[in-house]
Amino acid sequence: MEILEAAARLFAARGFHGVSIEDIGAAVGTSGPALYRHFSGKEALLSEMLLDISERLHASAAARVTAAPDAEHALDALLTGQIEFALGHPALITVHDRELGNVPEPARRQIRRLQRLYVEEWVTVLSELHPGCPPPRLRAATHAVFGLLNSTPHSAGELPPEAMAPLLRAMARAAFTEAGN
Amino acid sequence: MEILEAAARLFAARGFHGVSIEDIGAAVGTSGPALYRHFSGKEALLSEMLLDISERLHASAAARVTAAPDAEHALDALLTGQIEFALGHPALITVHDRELGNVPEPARRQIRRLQRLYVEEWVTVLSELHPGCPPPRLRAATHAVFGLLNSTPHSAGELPPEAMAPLLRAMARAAFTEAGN
DNA sequence: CGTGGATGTTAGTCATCATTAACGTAACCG
DNA sequence: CGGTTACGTTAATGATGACTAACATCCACG
Repeated sequence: MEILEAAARLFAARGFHGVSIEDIGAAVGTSGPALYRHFSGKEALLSEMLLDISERLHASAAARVTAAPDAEHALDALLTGQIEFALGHPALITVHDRELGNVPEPARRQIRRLQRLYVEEWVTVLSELHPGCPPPRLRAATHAVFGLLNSTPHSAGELPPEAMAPLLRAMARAAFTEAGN
Repeated sequence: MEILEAAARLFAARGFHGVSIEDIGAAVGTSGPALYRHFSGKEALLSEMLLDISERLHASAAARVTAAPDAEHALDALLTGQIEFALGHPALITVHDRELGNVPEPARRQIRRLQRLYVEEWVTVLSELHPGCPPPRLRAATHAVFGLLNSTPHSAGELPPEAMAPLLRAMARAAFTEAGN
């Protein structure tokens, strides 16, 4: 949806409470209250947005892992997916890890669940690659690598995406390898 | 200042616009407008907060680098400083890389300047360690490692700080080494 | 044709704030 | 003591903003 794209850009730039319904309307060429024909309210819009992102990330990860022949390739595929997403949709990534606190309770739990499942895809693969490494350590390492990969919005423009993607991948792999010891 | 600490916690949790002056007052035991005896306004409070953080980070980095005998130790010292800060003041870290957009223009430029200087401390050290590696690549790698180190607020509770600190350090070093190729 | 549903528009309404005013109080200093 | 300074308090005040109402339009389908 075009509305969600525009809202994501605005939320990423100024934060959920820093953006008005009128702002979002203006960004899609309509004015303000027209959005209530599509969303029941501002919080519902945010809920739908985060739910959509979480679902896409988790579904893509699950598909990639089951399609991979072994853990080594699975990790590569996970990295590819996350890097593509981070480079292709920086606003969505930004909102995804900043605005969960503003989602009201029914949806909040669901989003957390999907995020947890996403992390567990990574941890499962890593466990196979580094048996004997305690899962909490792998979980912490996974979060750290997410932070590394999602740094993209901050370093915008330092490198072209064609150079950024392999750099991020190499750094992430090295970091994981080191974390496995 | 106790006010800045409380405000940082609130801003980190709900975002600048999600926190009212009254909220901050309540968090320090006074009520609302009393804060105007200490700050000229909400934006000024944020400005002072980010300026203070940027100054501390930059000053600490500069001191550590000049005290180090060589680039190898300098990088270690930089990592130590950033990890201590990230683990010790997660709210400050969070606000520092989320809320720059809400700082009004006089202070904004100054904060950006300090942040740039901070990054350049890292890039200078890394350049010495990896001569021949183009600075934009080192800058991008530095931002990526900041993302890795600052992931702490997300993985809160996965590992105790005594385990988290060496893990982050090892991952960051490995990532930098890989980026240097 | 015409009628209903989807989608917009503009003008309220009602809260929530940031900020200021007007007014204490208590310590400190001459 | 008299008065200034530092710091709080509780009422305005004035914007801004989410959401609703009342009122078009337009298009599909009978």
